[in-house]
Amino acid sequence: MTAGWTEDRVGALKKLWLEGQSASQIAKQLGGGVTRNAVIGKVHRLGLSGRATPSQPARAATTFRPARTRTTPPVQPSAPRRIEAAAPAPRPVVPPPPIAAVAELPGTATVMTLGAHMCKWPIGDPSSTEFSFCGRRASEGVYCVEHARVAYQPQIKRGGKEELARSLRRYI
DNA sequence: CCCTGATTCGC
DNA sequence: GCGAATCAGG
Repeated sequence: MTAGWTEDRVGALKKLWLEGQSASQIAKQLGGGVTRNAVIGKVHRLGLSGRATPSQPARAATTFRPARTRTTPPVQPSAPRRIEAAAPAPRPVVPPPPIAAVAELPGTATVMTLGAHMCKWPIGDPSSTEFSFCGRRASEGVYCVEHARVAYQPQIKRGGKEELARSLRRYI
């Protein structure tokens, strides 16, 4: 039995993923012979990668991966399937804490209606029923222009917690 | 060795 | 589109 991704399952996947559940945990909860690889694969296909709520571990994409090369026969020298892979595309590692730090209007998207090209900036408590997403057109990465500015902060001036708190405070 | 997500690529 | 295999890291 191949577990097709029904809307129900996709919805559950989105919910759990954005709640901060790990891929393996989600796979276990979904059951039906779904592996964590399947979950991760689906997450990426949905454009949900780079979630805003990291789990317990801080292990995301810490460093750039040159990607794997299993048994790649030298097909053709000039066959770049992914141009982006060559460039160190700046990706948001961890956005500011969304919980209790969002003083914006409620998002227009819910976990069920959130599309692949909608801003995935979380608004509110993920465990709350009022939890929503910005939902505007995703411009830069998974966020809209406005939120991309926050997520893609080039760097935060070092100076300890005080500086960090001050930096984040500019957006709340 | 446990875990995490990311990516590629055959299907 | 799907996901196993693989990679890279904590």
